[in-house]
Amino acid sequence: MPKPAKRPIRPRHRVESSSRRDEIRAVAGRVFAEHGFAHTTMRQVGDASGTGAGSLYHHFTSKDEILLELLEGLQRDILRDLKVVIDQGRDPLRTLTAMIELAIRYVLERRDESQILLNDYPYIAGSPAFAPVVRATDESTRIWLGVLRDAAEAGQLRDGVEVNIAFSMLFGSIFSSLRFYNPRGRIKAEVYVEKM
Amino acid sequence: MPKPAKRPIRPRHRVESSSRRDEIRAVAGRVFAEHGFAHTTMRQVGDASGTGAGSLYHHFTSKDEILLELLEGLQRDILRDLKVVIDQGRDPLRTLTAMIELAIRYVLERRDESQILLNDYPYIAGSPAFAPVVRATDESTRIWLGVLRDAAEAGQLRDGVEVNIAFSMLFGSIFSSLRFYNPRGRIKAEVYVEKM
DNA sequence: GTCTATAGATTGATAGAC
DNA sequence: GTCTATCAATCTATAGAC
Repeated sequence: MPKPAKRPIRPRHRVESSSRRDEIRAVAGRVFAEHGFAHTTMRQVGDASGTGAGSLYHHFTSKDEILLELLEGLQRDILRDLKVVIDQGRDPLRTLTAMIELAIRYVLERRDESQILLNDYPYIAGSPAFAPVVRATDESTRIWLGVLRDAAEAGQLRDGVEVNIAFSMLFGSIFSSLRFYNPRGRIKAEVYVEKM
Repeated sequence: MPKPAKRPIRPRHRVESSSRRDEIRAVAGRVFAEHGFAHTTMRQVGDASGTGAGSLYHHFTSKDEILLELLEGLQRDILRDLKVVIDQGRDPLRTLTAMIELAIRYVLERRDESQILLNDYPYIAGSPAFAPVVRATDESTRIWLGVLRDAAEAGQLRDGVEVNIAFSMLFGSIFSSLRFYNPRGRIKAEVYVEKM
């Protein structure tokens, strides 16, 4: 089957660049998410991209490079949007709610990258090549914990809530939708936020 | 370094059986959980077990067999305990609370197996050899959803709660402790249950 | 029950033709 | 930019000595 014309949202200028590269990366992300990074072969990625395995190395220097770009892309965007939310300077609880909505949107809209980050984290954390990814994850965590702490100090959280545990449960809840959420549901996001 | 004398809790009779086999399986579980199943080589398992890679095949016929036994063991125990809780016939909310406590205990006490099930699920679900594991997971899910439904019908849950989403968040919360819980914390379990 | 050596298969990555 | 062929490394699993 011919590629489903996955045109970028904002073509503006820059229709050039390496659209083929982007496409291969996205396809690889889908396969990585489905079978797990380690169990995915470059042949599978090639097949899914409609090209030979060897041809992939014209675009990427290694399998790890594809993974790295996928994860860095996700985290770059998350951190950018996260800072926008923070900088609006609303009270902690409102900020927190906005952050939760943001996180849910990311997990659902960028399912593949999120799933890879979740499932293959042991490998990522253990490989020096992915240090930037781990650092970005840590920075995200720091931001979340900071807002949670602010909300707790402002008395906007239930009494006796421990921020580390709250954060853990929050993220667990959000990420779990990857496993259990069948992309047919409707309201989802609203229900999630309501829970908080 | 010599092995740290990981004696079984209840030696009773049955000091025989295949304690070496059990030990290797447990060690493999630790390594699988830490590095991910696919990225773990039999050589690593051998090293961690204090034996050569080839010797492992005197105890197990394949790498997959070790994984299968780890997961089946976990789920057999979970389902057994789950049914005990159910059969006590308490009202849905109490049953649910007991199930949550049970799940938390399992995740914390059998960290390795839980982590493997979480991280390598894409591979497990995709390989026919692990069909029993998938079936057991489905059965667990069915039980959880049933109790949640009962609780909802009995008006013991907050209004408008969708059981599928509640289940997803519940499990996400519980499993997330694997990633964020540093085995130094104290109260943990109580705080978790309190949240429900 | 563990060792060493190695078979057999797969994989990530390279090279050169087109 | 893709193809085919292939290398080199690695891994699971086997075989036989001890």
